[in-house]
Amino acid sequence: MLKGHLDTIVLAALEAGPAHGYAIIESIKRGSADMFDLPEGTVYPALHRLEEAALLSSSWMTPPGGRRRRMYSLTKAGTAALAERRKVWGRFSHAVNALLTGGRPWPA
Amino acid sequence: MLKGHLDTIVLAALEAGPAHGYAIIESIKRGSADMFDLPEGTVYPALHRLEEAALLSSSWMTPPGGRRRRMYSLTKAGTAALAERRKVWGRFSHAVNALLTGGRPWPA
DNA sequence: TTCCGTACCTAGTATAGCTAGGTATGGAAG
DNA sequence: CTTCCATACCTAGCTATACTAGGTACGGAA
Repeated sequence: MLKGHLDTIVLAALEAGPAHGYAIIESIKRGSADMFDLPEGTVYPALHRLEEAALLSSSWMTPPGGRRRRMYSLTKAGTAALAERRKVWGRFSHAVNALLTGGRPWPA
Repeated sequence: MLKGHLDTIVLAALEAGPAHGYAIIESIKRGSADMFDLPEGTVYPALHRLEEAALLSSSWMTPPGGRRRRMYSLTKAGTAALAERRKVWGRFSHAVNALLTGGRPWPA
């Protein structure tokens, strides 16, 4: 399980500019040093969810001599949501780190 | 949603020594600066799951002039699992951080 | 005696993410 | 030329997690 932060990651992947689903999967894989090799069955529904929530918008493109792709871009609300989710992630990871390191000096 | 890291957190809470469910909840709340105020309906089933998986063992105790409590402690397997999960968390959070900071200089 | 804090429990629900399937095209390999 | 792989999209259905919303019960204070 990718632990509820999938949406955050997908939004972040689109921050640099519009992309289509397949490319997003690869970009996440690369950007995480292969830690997150997300199945399509995870990412496509997430994209649909995010579009439904108006955080993304999409349009079909057909590059010359290529297959049709659905290009996604962040909406204004999506950009705002990303900023918010980044903060949430910061607080979340900080809290987990605190709990995992107890009060103790420093774990291996 | 506490995002799949609940078990890790609960195991970590027991690292310092045995405790009962209610105390675990409070310890997690304190240790996370109130970020994780977990409902009992989340924690008790998790404790049962972890005991079922033999990562915890429990026994009923009745402190003098007090109510009965179920005390949980880490088993050997539980200690090992915690070490493993700590590593997983490290890799996971590192990867998410990488994705959220893109390649860009540094986010606010 | 009533209520709050401690202390435990579970049935049912929502949903996230995965599995496992499906469709289709372009290009390379044979 | 046909077969296969990589690209590119999709969905139904499963499972597990975490939550909601209830319930029980005791000790002590008001």
